[in-house]
Amino acid sequence: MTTKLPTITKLDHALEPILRKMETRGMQVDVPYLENLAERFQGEISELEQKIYRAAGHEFTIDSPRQLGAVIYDELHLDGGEDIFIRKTKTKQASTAARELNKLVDAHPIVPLILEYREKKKLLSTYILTLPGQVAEDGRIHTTYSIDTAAGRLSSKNPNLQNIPVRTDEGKGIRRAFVAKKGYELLSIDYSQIELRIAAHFSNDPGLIKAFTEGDDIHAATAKTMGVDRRVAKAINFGLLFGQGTFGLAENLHISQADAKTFIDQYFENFPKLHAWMDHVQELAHEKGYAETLLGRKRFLGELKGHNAALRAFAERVAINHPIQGTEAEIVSMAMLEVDKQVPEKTAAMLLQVHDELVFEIPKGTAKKVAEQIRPIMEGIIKLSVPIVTEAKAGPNWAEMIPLE
DNA sequence: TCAAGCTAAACT
DNA sequence: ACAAAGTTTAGCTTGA
Repeated sequence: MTTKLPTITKLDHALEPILRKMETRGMQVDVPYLENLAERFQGEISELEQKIYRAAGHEFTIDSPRQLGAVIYDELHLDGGEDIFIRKTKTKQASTAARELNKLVDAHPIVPLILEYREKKKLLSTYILTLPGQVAEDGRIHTTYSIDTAAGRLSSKNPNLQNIPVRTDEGKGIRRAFVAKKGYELLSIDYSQIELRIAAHFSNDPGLIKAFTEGDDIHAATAKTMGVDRRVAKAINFGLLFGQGTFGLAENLHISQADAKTFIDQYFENFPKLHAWMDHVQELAHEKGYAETLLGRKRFLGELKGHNAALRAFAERVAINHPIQGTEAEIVSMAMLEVDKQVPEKTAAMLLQVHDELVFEIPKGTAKKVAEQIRPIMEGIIKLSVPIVTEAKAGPNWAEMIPLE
């Protein structure tokens, strides 16, 4: 394909009718299954509640961070010991977020109970109980997409179908409720490591390009180049997309800031042009007052000239992230346009876009053939200095999908 | 009683 | 003091 690139205005404009089609089509949801799930979760949550009250010595509103904090930090005096620091919230209270509670899991039996309660309660209230009420007459859920985010990504609301659980087994149980209609199956195709590939392309870093050309596991490849563990390389690869510093990496890997700095220095020694590109976009943002994507979507960053160090640092991270995240959105949008143009609805009905993933409803048994038609469109929509790769999987619902070939 | 702000958590 | 980008949703708290 790689014809001429559209302007962002034209791209956004052309995408609108496709989004409206996707919204109108909707996606089928297995309501009885969710109702059954609801009963199970209700029961498990009630039991957890009782255990938590017993562990605390009294009843309280577990959903209230304030009351929960009082129980954990004031009554039980949990602090995790020596060099454990519990973050404070904006209002100076000790945070009860999962990342903090995780530091206290071994300190008292109430902590793991709370974490389990929180996970189940979130899934129950946000998804299991709510989704059935959002199912229309046609048995399908119709989200609403917008393109008004800072970097040009889509957002989805009423309900948000871009944050349906997937990470845990419990979460996958909810995703399983999203099904294909009778005689059809779901086909999901996602871009593999698209943001890192964009960073490789923009920076033209030979090490990063080599890593992408060599194998299918980018984290292993960068780890090999650096001579560190795969999980370290993976953490840095992700972190760099957000402009993460030593503090963030140290927290993430549970290592000292000094060690984190060593890893980051080592990373940039191996990928010097990536480092240079990051410096370059920051300088450019400073000069021009904005950062921009491949197609020129601008994000204005007046804070770069301000005197507030925290805001300035934030804007500097955005200057790096915006071109990456925004260009990802543009590539996916262009692919959606081209797929819509080339693939008839009866062959593959596009239902969802989840940033780097497209979900289609297709006649049963056609997955292999349809994927062979769509994947080249997605992979060839633009030419970068590294290959663009997609992965396809298919199945009866959004949770139980088998990779194709 | 309602709205706005805060906290937490789900996803990429 | 801050520390990792972008979203939406739910429940609690607080103040009008």
